[in-house]
Amino acid sequence: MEIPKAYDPSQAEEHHYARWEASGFFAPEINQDPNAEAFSIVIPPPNVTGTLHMGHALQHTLMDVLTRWKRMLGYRTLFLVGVDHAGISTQLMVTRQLKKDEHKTPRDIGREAFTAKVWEWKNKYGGEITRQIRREGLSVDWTRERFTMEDDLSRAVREVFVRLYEEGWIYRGTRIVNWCPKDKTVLSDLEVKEEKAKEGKLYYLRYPVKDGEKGREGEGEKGSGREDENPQSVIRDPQLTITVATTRPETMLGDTAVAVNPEDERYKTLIGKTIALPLTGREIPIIADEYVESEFGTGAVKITPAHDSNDWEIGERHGLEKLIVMNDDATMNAAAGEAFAGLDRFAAREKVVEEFEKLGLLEKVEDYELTLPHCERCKTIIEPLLSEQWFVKMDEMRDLALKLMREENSPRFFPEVPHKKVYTTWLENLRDWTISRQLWWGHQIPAWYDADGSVYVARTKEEAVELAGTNDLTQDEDVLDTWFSSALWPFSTLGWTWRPVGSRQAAEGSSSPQSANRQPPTDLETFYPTDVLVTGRDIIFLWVSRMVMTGMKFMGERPFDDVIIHGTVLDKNGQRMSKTKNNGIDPLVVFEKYGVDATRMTLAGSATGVDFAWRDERVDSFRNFANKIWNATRFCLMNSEGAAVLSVPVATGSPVKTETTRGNPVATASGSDLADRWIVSRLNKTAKAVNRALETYQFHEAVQLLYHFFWDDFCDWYIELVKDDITSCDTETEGHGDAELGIPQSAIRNPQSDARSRILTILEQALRLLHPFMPFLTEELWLKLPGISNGLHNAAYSSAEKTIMLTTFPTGDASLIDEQAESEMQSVIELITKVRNIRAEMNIKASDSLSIHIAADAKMQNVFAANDAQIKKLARADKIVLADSLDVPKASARAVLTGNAEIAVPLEGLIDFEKERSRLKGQIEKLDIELQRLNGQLSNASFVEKAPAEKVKELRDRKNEIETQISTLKENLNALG
RNA sequence: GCCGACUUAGCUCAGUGGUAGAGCACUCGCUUCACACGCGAUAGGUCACAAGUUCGAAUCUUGUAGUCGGCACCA
Repeated sequence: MEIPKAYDPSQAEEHHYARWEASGFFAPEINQDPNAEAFSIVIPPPNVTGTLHMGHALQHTLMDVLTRWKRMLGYRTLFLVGVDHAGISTQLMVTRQLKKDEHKTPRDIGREAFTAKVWEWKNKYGGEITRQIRREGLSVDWTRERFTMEDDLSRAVREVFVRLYEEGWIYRGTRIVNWCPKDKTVLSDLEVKEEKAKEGKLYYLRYPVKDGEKGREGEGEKGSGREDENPQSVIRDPQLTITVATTRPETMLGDTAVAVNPEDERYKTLIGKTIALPLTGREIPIIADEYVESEFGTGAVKITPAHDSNDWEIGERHGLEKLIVMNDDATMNAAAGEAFAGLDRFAAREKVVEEFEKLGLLEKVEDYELTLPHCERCKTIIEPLLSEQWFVKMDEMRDLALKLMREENSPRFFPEVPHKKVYTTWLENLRDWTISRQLWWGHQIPAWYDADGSVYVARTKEEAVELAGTNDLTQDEDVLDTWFSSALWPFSTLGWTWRPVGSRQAAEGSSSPQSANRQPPTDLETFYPTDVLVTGRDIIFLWVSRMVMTGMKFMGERPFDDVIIHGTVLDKNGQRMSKTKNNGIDPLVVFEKYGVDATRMTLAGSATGVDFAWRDERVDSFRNFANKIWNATRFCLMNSEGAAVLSVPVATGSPVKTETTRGNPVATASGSDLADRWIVSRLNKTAKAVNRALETYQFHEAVQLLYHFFWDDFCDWYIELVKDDITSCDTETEGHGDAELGIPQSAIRNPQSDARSRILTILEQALRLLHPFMPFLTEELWLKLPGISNGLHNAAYSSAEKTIMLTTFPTGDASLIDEQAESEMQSVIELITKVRNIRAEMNIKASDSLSIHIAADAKMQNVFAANDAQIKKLARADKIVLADSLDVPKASARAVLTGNAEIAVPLEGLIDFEKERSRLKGQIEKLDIELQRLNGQLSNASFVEKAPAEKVKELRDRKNEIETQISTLKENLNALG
């Protein structure tokens, strides 16, 4: 078989995905086991306008690893995919396009034409993200792909809206909301980001008190204590004024009161008086409210109920007028007065300040650090505005989520710290959710108004007509917040309300002949609740919390058990990636350069929940790893004649020594006995550890385990140890082994094919373990292995076309973990490493052979004797002398091994005594440092007394070991003279 | 203002009461018939700082400094 020397990812990534998808491997129906447990994940639906970024790639990789792993374990697996209509961003994108192509605004063409345009756009460009998801290799079920704006999901949205309205959990009301003057829509609190203002100012404005000259008796005496530190302008002015401090002078045009703290002695006498509000000709009262902090500013606050949420609350308490002085584009309106109408809010601010200055009422302007709310999307400064909107009342919703957390610790966050606390705290302080948006792209609010303005909330217009008793209805113009539909995602996608129970449609995937009589369970029954949600921390509030609430409310059950919060991928300088900084790393470019599998390994290899700086070098090492796997397989395939992957009787993966059939080549293994037992033990240990790691979502742990098992154990040691057994020419007499051990030649197979089958079988198991992380490479290689078939599949998939993705995932068999083999192998490895060290330090050429003298106890001698050939090969020695004690010339390099064994390599004529001395000294020094620490600990009476006896014994044993080694090395050193 | 996370080898990061780990980079050697995207052998760290708990702390507690994040307030 001709196989290229280097792995070319693009070649493997080209064709497997299409076959997997076409063969229905991704659909749960591929699972033929009626008793299979379900496993489900829903994808956080990416925006239809979106393109793949590293955050997606990370999140998607983790979900796919879990899905592929569970599928291989035999679960009925659904990884549900879909996209989100992304109200604002999609509308903006299409608006931009419209302007560019036709120089028109949405208003020019009207609502209907505009939404048609968006659908057109969606159909044309919306597929980009789904193509990219395929490129990533995600094993999602495309037959169940969903879109938040499709009919079925829209129906679920209306259903939820109506039910919540009927229960009074959704209401329409007039509140101060976050208004984006550019996008001209209201936003929820979560779509507003606070940012430091570049140059904040605090303006001190004097408001004349009406009849002020007469209204100040007593004020001076009582406030005298404070006057020195904070001289009040009210005292000195001929006309009595009260000074208010504000960062937004333009809003004074909408002031309807000035408030002071009721306990503030300075102002007590002014309470109840009125102010002649400059520039407006209006008179407003001075009121007392606890909200005002006397210490802050001047202790007097201008109140603008229509343009500030705190002021609004004060306004409510005192029955103040709520005067709106701005338009929806943040220009001043007629109510602001003729001089200001039409001015932008910032121009109006300047003008107000100018006018105050002219009137001598501007006391001072101070620099002031403040943060301002910005529109998350367009960065425009948000205007708090009084507006009538739809809200979801959060009291009961919040309690559903809090109760679930308190009573069942659900959902479980991974990592739990800090997310559990952040989530809970947020819930506890939750305010009502503004759900209406002044957009056209989205779910139009299912509320209709009659001529009188009475509202009828209904699932359909027909229903509304029935309620209203008239046909003359207009539907609410607004649409719902995109997150409203996202909140229903885990159950709306599975058929909630739109797919009747027991009528699972036949169109989807399965061709399996189900019994005609039995009603199969619906998707909703099978897959809800989902098992785990994987997402970023930025949408814990926006999305996770709301899914929990709606899930509890409408399904009566949590939407998922676990929530994995992954970290953020930062650029190489540790900065967040952003469009404005243009420091994003395009996953598709990385795929192109290193391959999808290497990228997936890199992403999965970062610790769960921890941010990490992206480094191409990291992918490099996994690209190299992929190449290593490729070449290890290439090597096995080059030496695979007469061999085949063995179908392992134990599902958990135990290719060797299973005592099944007598003819089983694995069971009759000879020759490389220790190496075989060792690699099987390592394989099973690794499999166990990988499963354990995945169960707790320690993806990076699994990646490390697999990397080291494959590279270190399998490639560096196992392949090298058995190389001679599998590469010797077929025609030659087979090497050491069977003849000596008396295995009859008649035993059908020859030892070489057996060895070849063994390594192929180990390799095949390793590929299975790697598959969830590296799907393309492992499939590409697996299909090339001799002897593979769908007979290796998990029983649930036995009739499916052969693929590694349906084989059984090795879980590790404890009975095949062989500690003795591992420790014996450790001795062999130590021996070889020490000899190699001598060779390297003494500059012995690779081509120069040497002999190794070993003094060891009988047990270890046996181990070395049994692996004589491998030791010779890997240490490049031509002779091994085993004895109870060393008898070698002075001109030898020496070393000690664990277990009181010693080795010496005679180097007649090659030895550099000075070098050997320093080499030995170096080793002694290292051991001595450890010995001193051990002595320190063991001479500490309280340690010996209080530490567990086991621990003390461990240290004593280690101390003895080191002492022996040191004394041996010292003897050797002295012997050198 | 409140809450939280992080600070470990040159770099990027694991580890989390009992002898400090990986990958990359560095040093030395190797055209060893799977792989130079390789093989072999080294070197490199008072685990931010200080105090405490403990027989024992990188790991637990408290404090300090630096970095980053979330939330709230902002007249």
